Amino acid sequence: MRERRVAKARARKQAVAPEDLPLGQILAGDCIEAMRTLPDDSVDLVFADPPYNLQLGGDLNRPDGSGVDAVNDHWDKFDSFAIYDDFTRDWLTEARRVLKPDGGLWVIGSYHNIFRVGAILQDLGFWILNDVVWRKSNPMPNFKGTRFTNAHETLIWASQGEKARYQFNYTAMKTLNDELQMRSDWLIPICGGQERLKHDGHKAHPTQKPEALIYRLLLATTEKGDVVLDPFFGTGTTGAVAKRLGREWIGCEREDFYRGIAAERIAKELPLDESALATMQSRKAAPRVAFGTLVENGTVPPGTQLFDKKRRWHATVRADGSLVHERQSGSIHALGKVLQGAPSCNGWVFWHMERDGKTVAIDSLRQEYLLANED
Amino acid sequence: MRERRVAKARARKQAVAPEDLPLGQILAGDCIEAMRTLPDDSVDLVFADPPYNLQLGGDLNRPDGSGVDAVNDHWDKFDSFAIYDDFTRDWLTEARRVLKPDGGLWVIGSYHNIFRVGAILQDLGFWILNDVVWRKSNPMPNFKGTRFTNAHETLIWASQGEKARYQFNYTAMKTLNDELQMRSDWLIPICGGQERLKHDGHKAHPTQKPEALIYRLLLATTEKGDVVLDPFFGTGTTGAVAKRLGREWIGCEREDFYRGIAAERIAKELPLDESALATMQSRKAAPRVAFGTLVENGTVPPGTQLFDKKRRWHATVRADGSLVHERQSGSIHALGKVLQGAPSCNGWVFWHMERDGKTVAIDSLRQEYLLANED
DNA sequence: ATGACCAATGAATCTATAA
DNA sequence: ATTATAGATTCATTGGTCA
Repeated sequence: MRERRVAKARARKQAVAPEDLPLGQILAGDCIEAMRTLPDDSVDLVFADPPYNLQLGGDLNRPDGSGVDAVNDHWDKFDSFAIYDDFTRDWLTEARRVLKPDGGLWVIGSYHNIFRVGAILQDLGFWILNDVVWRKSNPMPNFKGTRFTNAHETLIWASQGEKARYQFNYTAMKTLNDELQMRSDWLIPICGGQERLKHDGHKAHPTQKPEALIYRLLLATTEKGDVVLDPFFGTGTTGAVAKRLGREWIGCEREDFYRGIAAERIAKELPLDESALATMQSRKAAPRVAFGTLVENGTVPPGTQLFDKKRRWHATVRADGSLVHERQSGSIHALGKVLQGAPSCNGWVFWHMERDGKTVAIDSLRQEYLLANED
Repeated sequence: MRERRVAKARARKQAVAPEDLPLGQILAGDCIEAMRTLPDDSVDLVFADPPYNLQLGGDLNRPDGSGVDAVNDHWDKFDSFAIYDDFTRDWLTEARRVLKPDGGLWVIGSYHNIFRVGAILQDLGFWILNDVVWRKSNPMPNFKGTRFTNAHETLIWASQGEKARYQFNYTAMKTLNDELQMRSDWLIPICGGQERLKHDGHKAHPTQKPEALIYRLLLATTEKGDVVLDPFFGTGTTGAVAKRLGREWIGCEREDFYRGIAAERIAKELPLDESALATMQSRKAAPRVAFGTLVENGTVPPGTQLFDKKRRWHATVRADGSLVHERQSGSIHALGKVLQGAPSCNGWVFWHMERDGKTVAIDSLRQEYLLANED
């Protein structure tokens, strides 16, 4: 169940007890104020879809707390950038405090705001892991023919810092992408059809994100039971998908209207059952089997000759699970490394043996052992 | 041939006489100093490929043990974000001065630097017209399985200001893209093969850009005879493509070695006649759909039962698009292969599901998805 | 000639754990 | 914090060799 580049245990132990968190709740009011009610180091992931209209007016406040009236355009764009930057720094700072040391952050935006968000989160110490491009399969055309069709949005995925650990479910992503590494460009349709929430025949929210987008990033960077915080909850897509995937969630949303819609939507959502939630596990996460175990139980008896695929090197298995080749000896990894003069070697895939007239990698013997000794 | 959203006449009259510009020359020294020698309002387009400030750690080895030849040049080293920001502000300021009022600016970067560049150019008054994603058809994989494959870079296209006019050859782009509006995501291979400049058997420059990329942006945002300035000239891709397309060019490059290579390269380049312009057509995205896409978007929800045509085997779909059958799990292809004991299996045609009381192959669901989401 | 096979390589912030 | 050891990890393309 572990694919964290992380011993999660320590962070988990320190973690806030679930009963001290408003799980499954949509906090009312300004997201910065709302986040202030949450304890330090308490959520595993933040997903944020902040407003990016730079003339937001009521959505923004000056550093001194006074409101900004953008309808009066005596604000030139430099002022509005500065105000947007302050706003961004404020909510990112609060998100950083609430996030566990090995938690992850996702932010989505367009060219209007994403460069500002990216630079500020770097300044705050977040460490960018990837920028991910959401390629829209059905974007709105550029009606006037004045620019390229704006056919994508950008997501930034970051950890708490350069040395911070983070969750990345590599194998699940690779499986989701037909056995190829998941790339940083994702082709996903915009939210429409049945999925698009309507109110009085009109779209309920102007920027509702597709569930498939949230699905992928939650599957990639959280595990079951993790707590996901969305400071700009809107119609609650994050909550709906989190619930479906067996993740806990907390939302912040200032508009009563959206809170109502989101709560209703999430109530209808059903969690997937256990068996569907399981995902492909990386070998990193498999229980460790020492080579010595296979020697002990007779799968690879002492004295067995091992060799690499091209039979350029060979070695003999000793009773303690070490290998010997002429005067050199060591673990399956160490000897493989020394013989090849390589910087490192995974002995499990390097070494092979004869069995029933066939050449088998010792790694496949380990797989058999694991299957036969599950649980 | 006018498609400028612009009356270009005024700017053109004020323009510096060509004989006062070092057209077709590579200026030596630091690009900021070099640009200072150019008059105000004198070039039509700036294309810049500045250092990315990669901040790489130690060595990286591939799974086969071979090393990755990383960018480790002195020109990519900056002590802090603040110093990188100062450098960026300085060269952008100088570029802004040299650029005509209705000129265009392109900058390319990766997540390491592009957010800083984007925010600073907004601060300086540039107006972003699009961000464009260069999707690499053949990126380097993420060897350690720690992140998403970093499969794209980002370009920013900007005008001198919100009200500034700019050149955009809408029809040329539409033609290049099979009569569909050119989108903001461009699929182009990385620079390799014959195009990649070599020196003593090694790549001459660590970050040579593909000509197709420069070709497209010059074709989109300049017209014949325009002056293109590249402050980070490197191996002179911008000069070579500009010459081919009948545009004038000026380069800045501090390394003697690169200046030599670039000059030699451009000398060999021949201007294209009009009729040949259609040669480097865009490559359309391959219509590849992963099974996981159908799981994400709800076509095949997690928990769905799949079975082969004769219903000899069955399996359950999990959240990451893997299948599980008793103790065995894997992708649609891998599990089909294991269950049948076959050397290979095309899971798309092997697996079926019930829909509306009918049995359908999952391949037909893929076809439907492709039809509904054509690019 | 053709195909099979192998080697090389590209802007990369590229491991986890225990002692 | 540092060090040593176990062990996990790649895609598309080009170009060369050999049957």
